[in-house]
Amino acid sequence: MDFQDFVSVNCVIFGYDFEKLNVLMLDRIMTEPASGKIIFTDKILPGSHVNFDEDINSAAKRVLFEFTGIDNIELHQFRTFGALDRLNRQDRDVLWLRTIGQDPYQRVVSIVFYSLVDANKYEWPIQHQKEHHQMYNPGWYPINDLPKEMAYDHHFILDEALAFLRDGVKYNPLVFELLPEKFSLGLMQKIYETILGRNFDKRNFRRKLLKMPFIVPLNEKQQSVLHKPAQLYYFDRKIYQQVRKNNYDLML
Amino acid sequence: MDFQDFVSVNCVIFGYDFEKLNVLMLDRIMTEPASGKIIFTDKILPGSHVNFDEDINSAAKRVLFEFTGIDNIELHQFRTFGALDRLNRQDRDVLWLRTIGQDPYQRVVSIVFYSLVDANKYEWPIQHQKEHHQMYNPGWYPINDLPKEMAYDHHFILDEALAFLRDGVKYNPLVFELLPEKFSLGLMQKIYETILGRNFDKRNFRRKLLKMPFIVPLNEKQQSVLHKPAQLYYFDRKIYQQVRKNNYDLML
DNA sequence: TCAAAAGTGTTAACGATACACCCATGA
DNA sequence: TCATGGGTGTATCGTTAACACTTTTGA
Repeated sequence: MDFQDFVSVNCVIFGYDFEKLNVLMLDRIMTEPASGKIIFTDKILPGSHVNFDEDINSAAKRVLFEFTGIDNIELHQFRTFGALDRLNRQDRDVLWLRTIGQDPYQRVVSIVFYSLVDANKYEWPIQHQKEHHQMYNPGWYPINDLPKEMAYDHHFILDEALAFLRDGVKYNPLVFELLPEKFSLGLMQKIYETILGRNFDKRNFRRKLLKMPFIVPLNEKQQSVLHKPAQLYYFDRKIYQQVRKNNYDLML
Repeated sequence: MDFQDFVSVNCVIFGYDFEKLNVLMLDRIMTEPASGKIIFTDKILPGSHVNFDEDINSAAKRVLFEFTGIDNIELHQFRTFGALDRLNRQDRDVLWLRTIGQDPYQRVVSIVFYSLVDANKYEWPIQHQKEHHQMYNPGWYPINDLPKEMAYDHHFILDEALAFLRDGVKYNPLVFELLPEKFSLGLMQKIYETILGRNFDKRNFRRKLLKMPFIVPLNEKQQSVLHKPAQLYYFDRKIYQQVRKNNYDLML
């Protein structure tokens, strides 16, 4: 028994596809060892154990990369889940853990991270995704139509993470991780509307954003769109940091 | 090596004493094993390992009780600290861990909880505090005049927890854990001023609070105070829950 | 009668909301 | 010329912020 056996990380990756909000999940496929016949399948959040010699952040990044090929994104720590029975509430989980050679009654504490990304950037399989993880078949599942069957306490974790995201997105610059370099205010509005599940008045929304000094207009407009081309803006991280240091409020 | 060796909890207990904001810390006293001569002393946050058969919450409560005698308070999970070198950045820590028979290069992830309490309720030693922990000598240390020498990454944890408290106190009903059953608005104002480190205009502050439906006036006033006795109020948890469910904003 | 905190009202500036029409583009 | 999303102004309302004096009590 070693450090790796007791501490794990999970990643809740929210992906916005310019239409709806999704979450990234993998397939968990339980097969009969002899015949290969499928006993059950359900969905599972990317996650794995933390190595002895890595920070928990690095572990989260590594695990996400190994399972999905997603690289170079910001992961934010969200919460740690450590209920006694979190791995053995369902028969499926007990069976699964026994089969992969783990004790279902072993304690595992999981540190959960989350992120918000552009779902369209990732279509699986991603090239450099490690071979043996391809079977996990990463995919986007819409928040409004989630798979019913999930491993362990992952449905609970996901629900909590979603609430956290919805709150966080109002006070933190999370959407800029998702927006392209150059974006229109209309796009930004659509993103907020999707994530928060409510609509904003266009004029009021723009007024508000335009007052934020870190949303800076470019000398550039949209090209070859079949409507009036929109003014493009960028997010100035330096100005944001400064404003944040002094002010400490802001955002919607 | 077992679960207990890898996962720990720490508690950052903020105590308001109606004058200033304090944090609860213990003495860490390193003595020469033979002579008993003191090699160094510094301060440490209450913390210990999580037992195999307890939830992380319960572990935090147990640990706090064992070290300080504090019982029956709300502990809120704050963040998990898992940097590789968090236990061996200072010579003191390495020496200490070796002496108590632990490997300074062992990984330990710590789940940190925090709370806000009335410091005057606790004066040490508390009766039912376990015998062998008395040597840790729990005490309140003012936030504005902290001990310089702290164990491990505890100064860092404390700083982060303080920022978290200051933010959280604006959106969560944390101050009601601290306020007596029946309180005046003047007291509430003093508490917010102390925690946030800035002053409010009395009239504006009261107007704001009085609009909150869960702050309910009693048929009762202060007694035998040497000034005009204040109207007393109580915090109605039920109304609060309901308002929160619908509204999801509020507080200062 | 004094000290100490309680309690109170108004104004001005700002932010939030509600609402409807014209504009530029490519197909 | 049409469909599409971009872009704009104003009025109302509620919230915030600034400000000074009177009241009640016990000592």
